[in-house]
Amino acid sequence: MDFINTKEQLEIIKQGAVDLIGEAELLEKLAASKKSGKPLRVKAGFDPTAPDLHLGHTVLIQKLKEFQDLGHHVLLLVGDFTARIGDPTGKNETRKSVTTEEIARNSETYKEQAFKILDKGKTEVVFNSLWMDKMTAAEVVSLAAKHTVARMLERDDFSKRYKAGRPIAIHEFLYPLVQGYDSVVLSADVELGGTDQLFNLLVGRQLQKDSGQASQVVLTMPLLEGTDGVQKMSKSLGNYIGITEPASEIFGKVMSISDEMMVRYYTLLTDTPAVKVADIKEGRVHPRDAKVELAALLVARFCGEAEAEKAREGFGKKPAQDEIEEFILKVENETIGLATVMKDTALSSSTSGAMRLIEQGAVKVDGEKVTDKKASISTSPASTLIQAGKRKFRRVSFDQE
RNA sequence: GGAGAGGUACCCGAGUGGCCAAAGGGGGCAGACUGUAAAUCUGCUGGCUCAGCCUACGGAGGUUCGAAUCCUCCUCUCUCCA
Repeated sequence: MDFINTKEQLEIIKQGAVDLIGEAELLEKLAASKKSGKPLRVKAGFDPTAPDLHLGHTVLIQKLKEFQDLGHHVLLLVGDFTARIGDPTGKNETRKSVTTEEIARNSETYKEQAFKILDKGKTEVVFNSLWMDKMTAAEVVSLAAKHTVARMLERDDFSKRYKAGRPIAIHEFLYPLVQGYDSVVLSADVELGGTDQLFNLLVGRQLQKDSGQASQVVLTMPLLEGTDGVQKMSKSLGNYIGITEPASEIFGKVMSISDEMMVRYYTLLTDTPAVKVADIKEGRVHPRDAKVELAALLVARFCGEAEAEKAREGFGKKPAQDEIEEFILKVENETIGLATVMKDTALSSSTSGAMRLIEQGAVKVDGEKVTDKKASISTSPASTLIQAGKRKFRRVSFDQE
């Protein structure tokens, strides 16, 4: 394996990253690997509790891919052991403990998605239950003895919760230790994680040192903000772009991010060269065109080139006649309340909501704007086209009883 | 085991007897504008057979003409003490 210059490697590795702990060590490792021709072992863990992956998850994967392009070896660690134990305190809602089957399924989904970006040949998937399941209680206790409560409380998330009087379950203290222990077992040279993982990654360094290994270099990537541009992307916040969503959805959602976010998405989710990203940031490229390109790029990655092209063309157009959802409603009378029809065709979740939309001038029937919230429409025409907002259409036909 | 604090709409969070379908913020939706579904501004944001009615402030009862607000019990969460 031929490696490029270590300095250049470092530049690429650092791009978009937040923390790089052990930069000097990394240079040494890179140099040693170049000399020996042995790739670095780059570890990243993932939690198989979320069945749906979104763009936020791919920030890490993208960085792993960059390591692979530099010739290194990726260890994709599935935290199946930890997932089974569950996280009962989990911030807002009690997280259901995940069954073994769910974990297996989620792991598959994850792999499938990850390999849309990663090079299969340079990736090794490992499950931490492999060694964690075999640990005896005594071994667990001795692992726990390697860290103190005071140091655990240094973790930002723990200290905040502690000060705020929010609960911290004992086993949560074990998570960082288990994660760190994984690094020992795998002899990781580098571990990647989100910025929220910094503490855990550092525990790995300490544990490796304790067991006589060279400490892993720690690299953290930012948590990607969601489509709102403020909070981190997460399914529960509803500001996510799922990578299994339909092409047109992904395209549309990407188009709806702010210009500022677009630059961030470019840096964190694509391997677009820094110079080009700068052009976009400085406005030397028309923001709309840049955004279209970004959207197409991402759709192509998850749905393929053909879908990307289709999404690009379809964007902004009214849905084609045959793409409008059709509904057939059973009716008894000659007329029916418009709001009721809207509810029945899922244009609104309630009749009250439908009436609000009508009052706001968002509703058109066969192209004619309707503003009377109590309007009724005739049930005799073969079909009626109802539009709510700019992009939602329904074709409704009525079946007289 | 003891003492205390708290549980309000999608989320955060005000509200201590009527003016409360409940301030404010966030999110969401819509309208205008545009470069686009960006930015900005404005409006809406419990349900229904919609000028009315019904359901709602952790749960169940009670006091009262009237309760998110007062009382009792239950339940869940947190803190402190042992």
